[in-house]
Amino acid sequence: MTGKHIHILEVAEQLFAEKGFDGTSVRDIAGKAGVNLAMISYYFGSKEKLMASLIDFRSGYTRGILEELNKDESLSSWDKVERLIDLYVDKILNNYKFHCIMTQHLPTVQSDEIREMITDIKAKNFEHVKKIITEGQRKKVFRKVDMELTVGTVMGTIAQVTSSKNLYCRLLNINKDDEEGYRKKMIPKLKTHLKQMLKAHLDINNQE
Amino acid sequence: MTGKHIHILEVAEQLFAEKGFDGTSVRDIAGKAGVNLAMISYYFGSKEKLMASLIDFRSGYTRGILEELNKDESLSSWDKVERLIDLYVDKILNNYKFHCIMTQHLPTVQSDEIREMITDIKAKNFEHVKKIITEGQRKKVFRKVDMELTVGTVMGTIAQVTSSKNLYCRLLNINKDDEEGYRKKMIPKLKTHLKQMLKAHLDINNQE
DNA sequence: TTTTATTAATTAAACGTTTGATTGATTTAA
DNA sequence: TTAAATCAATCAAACGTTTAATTAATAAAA
Repeated sequence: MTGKHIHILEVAEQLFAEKGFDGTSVRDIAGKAGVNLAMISYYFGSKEKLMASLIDFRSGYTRGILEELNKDESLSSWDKVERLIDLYVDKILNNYKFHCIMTQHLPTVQSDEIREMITDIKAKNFEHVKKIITEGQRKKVFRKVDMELTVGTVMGTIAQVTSSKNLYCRLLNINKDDEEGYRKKMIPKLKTHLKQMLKAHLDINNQE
Repeated sequence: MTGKHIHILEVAEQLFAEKGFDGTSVRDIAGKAGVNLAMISYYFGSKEKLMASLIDFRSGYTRGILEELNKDESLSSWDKVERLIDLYVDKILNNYKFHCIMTQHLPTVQSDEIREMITDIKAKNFEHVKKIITEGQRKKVFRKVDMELTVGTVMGTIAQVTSSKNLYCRLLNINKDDEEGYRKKMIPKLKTHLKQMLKAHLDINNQE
């Protein structure tokens, strides 16, 4: 993977996020990336394989962070939850475009291979979060909760902020083209909200 | 709007949800609906206007439900939250396909008109929910929470269940093609989870 | 070191197919 | 009879991909 490969992937990422996979032509990508049309087939084989390369490229670089978090014996269950939230919010808001592709276009992707790739990544993430919550329950710090949907709530809340960006820009009086301003305002807001909510949701002292 | 119009919209809805707006051709729609290709232009003007018609068609029939809920003076704030959750979960899970289109394809829709349409609907929904929570706070029943993101959590959790259906089918051992089985299992699960979580999140007795 | 052979990278042009939309003829219903 | 509905046929444009030719880079031979 040379720098040129990566440059094409980054351009494709932006276009896919803005216009969708089917809404983006390989000519769009080639044009914006400043490379010849044929280079995309030459480099990646096809448009579909370019997408697979993009997923591979982006999902690779955060791999391992969750493993580390889970291994850390010095952290309390509450600490782990807080760090988890920080991690996810940062990760997703700072990879806004890629996350848009992952969530928005997943159900429309026709390729079984790509769909399985994405589901696998999500399933692996789920297992890590589940481990943290289960440990907290074993330690009698967390109460019994719906495991799948508690994870779904964390993911879904963050996803909502990216997928309904237009709405939140309007509600918070942010210029909808000011990506940086949106991130700056939304990241701490998201972290605070999720921590406050999970604190109430998971606390064993809050009875059913 | 005749029955034939509606039939085409329903077919288009399913295809848009499965393959995306750009991934669906008007020939796909005409073929599956059993009408002549030219009828789509004849009826709706264009593919884009068909999409606008679909949004108008689907978003119309739930309008007014939230207004009613807010007007009901006999309900406590907790009751209203519970009813709100029931309403949203039923509405979205039973209009799974349309909701997929609304959330997944919104950011990729090029037409400003359609984007504004969707954002307007969401903003209106937000105001209704905000009203319920604000009222509960005024009555000293709910604590202070992040208004925008609390609504975002409810919406996001439900959206997550529809957009990551593949993942949840795997986690819950449901055949991923069994739409009905998924709904049957997920609707009560979602309602219980959201109620439990919001109960903890909003309760004024759960201090920061 | 220079020349030659081989591979890799890049290009413009063209491929066949599909796209959204429209036409003008034909059928149906009022 | 007249207007609306439906049809097959057609359009130009855009699509993803491939081609054949050319340039740049590398390796082998002199």
